Amino acid sequence: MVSIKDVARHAGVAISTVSKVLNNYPNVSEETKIKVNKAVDELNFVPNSVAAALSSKKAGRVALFVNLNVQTQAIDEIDMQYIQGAITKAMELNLDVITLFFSMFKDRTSEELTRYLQSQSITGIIIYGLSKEDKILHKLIDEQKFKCVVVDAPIVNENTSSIWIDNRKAQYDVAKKTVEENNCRRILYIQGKKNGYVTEERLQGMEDLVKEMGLTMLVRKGEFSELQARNITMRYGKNKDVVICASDLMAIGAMKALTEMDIFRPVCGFDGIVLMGYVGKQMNTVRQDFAGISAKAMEELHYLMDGAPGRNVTMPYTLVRMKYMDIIC
Amino acid sequence: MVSIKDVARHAGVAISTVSKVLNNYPNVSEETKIKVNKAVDELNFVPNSVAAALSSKKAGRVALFVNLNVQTQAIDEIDMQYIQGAITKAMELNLDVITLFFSMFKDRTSEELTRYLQSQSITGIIIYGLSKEDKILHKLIDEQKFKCVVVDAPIVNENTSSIWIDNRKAQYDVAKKTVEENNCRRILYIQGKKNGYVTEERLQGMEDLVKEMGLTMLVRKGEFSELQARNITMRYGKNKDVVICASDLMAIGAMKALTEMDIFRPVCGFDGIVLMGYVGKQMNTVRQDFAGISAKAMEELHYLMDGAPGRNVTMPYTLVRMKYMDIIC
DNA sequence: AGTATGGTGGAAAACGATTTCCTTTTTCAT
DNA sequence: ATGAAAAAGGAAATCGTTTTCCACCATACT
Repeated sequence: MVSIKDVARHAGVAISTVSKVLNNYPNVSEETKIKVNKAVDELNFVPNSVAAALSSKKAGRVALFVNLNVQTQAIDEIDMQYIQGAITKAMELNLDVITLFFSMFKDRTSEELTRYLQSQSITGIIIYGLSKEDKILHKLIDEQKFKCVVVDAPIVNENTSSIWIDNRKAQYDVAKKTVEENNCRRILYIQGKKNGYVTEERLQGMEDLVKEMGLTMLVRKGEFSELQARNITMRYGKNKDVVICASDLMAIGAMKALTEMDIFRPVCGFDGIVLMGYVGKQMNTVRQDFAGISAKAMEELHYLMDGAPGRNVTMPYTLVRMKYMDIIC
Repeated sequence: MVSIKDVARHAGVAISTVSKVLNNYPNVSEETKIKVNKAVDELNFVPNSVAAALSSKKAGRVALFVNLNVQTQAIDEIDMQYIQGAITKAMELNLDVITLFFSMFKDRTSEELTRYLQSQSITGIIIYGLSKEDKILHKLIDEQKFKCVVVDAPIVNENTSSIWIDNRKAQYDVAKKTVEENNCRRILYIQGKKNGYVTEERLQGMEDLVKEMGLTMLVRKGEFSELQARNITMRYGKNKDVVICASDLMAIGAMKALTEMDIFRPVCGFDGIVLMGYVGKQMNTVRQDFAGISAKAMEELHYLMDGAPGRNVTMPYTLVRMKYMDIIC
């Protein structure tokens, strides 16, 4: 393997000079830069990122914390898009990524987790789908030993940025559209996870709408579960005009219930997962660009690792009407 | 961060001795081992895997090559289960994993890919869903510069193991079951990707069955595409008794076509993806334990990295009848 | 006693970068 | 022409391991 040493020799300069050129440090003449770059090209030199990570705490390795299946039981593409978006962007930015799952650290303490991350020379992490109950990760964030970006939770400190869509407005928008299209007055709203950060935001959005339009609303907790949403709809759906759900999967559950009861009510979802195209009904939902959000998260992490302070980033969303796709039903 | 140096000092021995204890090398007395382990515990020492990877080519970093979406356009959970199975097992085995996507290296040469992997100190790779057309990865495998496990393709050499289910037998089994249940004689078989390794195996299985039972079979290429399967079924399905598909997603396409034509024919799939539970019909399919297969792949890679020669591993599968899950339709 | 033998433990050289100084050279104002 | 300041480049320490090789000591065998 060709190393920085070979490049230095080939270019007739010192190792440290090569390193300076590679990292765009000042105090290198234009002439030397050209010499070094020529040598780099001729030898097809690629810097060893492991060595870089070892010698410098800055050269970044980042860990992705994915909360597998919690929201939708592995039948959606959300996690995959998160991973893909993050990794692709990381490659652009020359960052090293390792992927971890919440479940791997279930019975570990936060100290153990910290040590593990340090033993991997990890200096930055991205957390997807953090629950309020997850003490370990909250502690990790609070201690600020790592640069951190939290996706879908509003946590910001000097070393932590957060990124999400405006859930409150998105829920308001999609619900308003559905209510107006169907002239509804009595809403059944099925919430997500009790301790999810997005749950509260979305509820706020609903309350905004109810207040503004003078509607009535019954709120029930569906825990992002298809089955629970079905049961709730069975029980309360009949004398409501519309069922609004905080996730597509729960919307599917609601649809099932309505079909079983043989009544029609408009249903409204949230997320825009591909599965929706397969259940054979139309509904309004909020489409999030998960890969894009994740790529942006990686970018934000990069800023943090460069010394920028934590901040809040809001990403755009779009309202869509999932199409009936000629699926068998 | 506490390093091996601290442990050595604390235990009153040399650094090299600590390393020997940690790696279970011989020529260390029981007494010393105990001293060292005590120090390790007391200091909560966790070895830095980055440093280990730098100094030893043996200490393993492995890369996962995931062929995103090719087969089923991101609506199934297969890739996610692959990743999860591999990473979880890697953690057990103390291996470092980075995840990569085929698409990231689309316009790169195999030399560039090799250099990239070496620059990451990667010594082992797992490849999922290799196509016969992928020259770059085939070259990578042939050159044997890395230890490699290929999932779903029968490639074995001194440094390469392969792992898959017995696709020939699985296709035979599931087709036979379907044919017997419905008393069919004329089969429409929709194949997968032209250049997929599993495609040939599964076709063999079908030919075995046709020969054994004296059936007739029309074979068409569906490229694992739902739409193509639909079109093929529209065109040829009418005067056949059954539509057998090399993937669940194509089976869904076939079902759509049959519904559109308003005729009934049994359909049979392959993979057992969760989505099948949402389309509202029953059918036979072959369930693969993707996470388990991937974990096994990681294990095999570990053997290879320990110096074992490449070999072929066959994993079990099960026939299932995907249930109608009270889904709206 | 003198010499193999073999089990133990340590010193030091890698691995491939980054980074801190320090020396040399250049520039420029006086 | 002179001296000070700034720019350029290099030597060497460092990061935390692994691994090779060497030194030591005890035992055993002539």
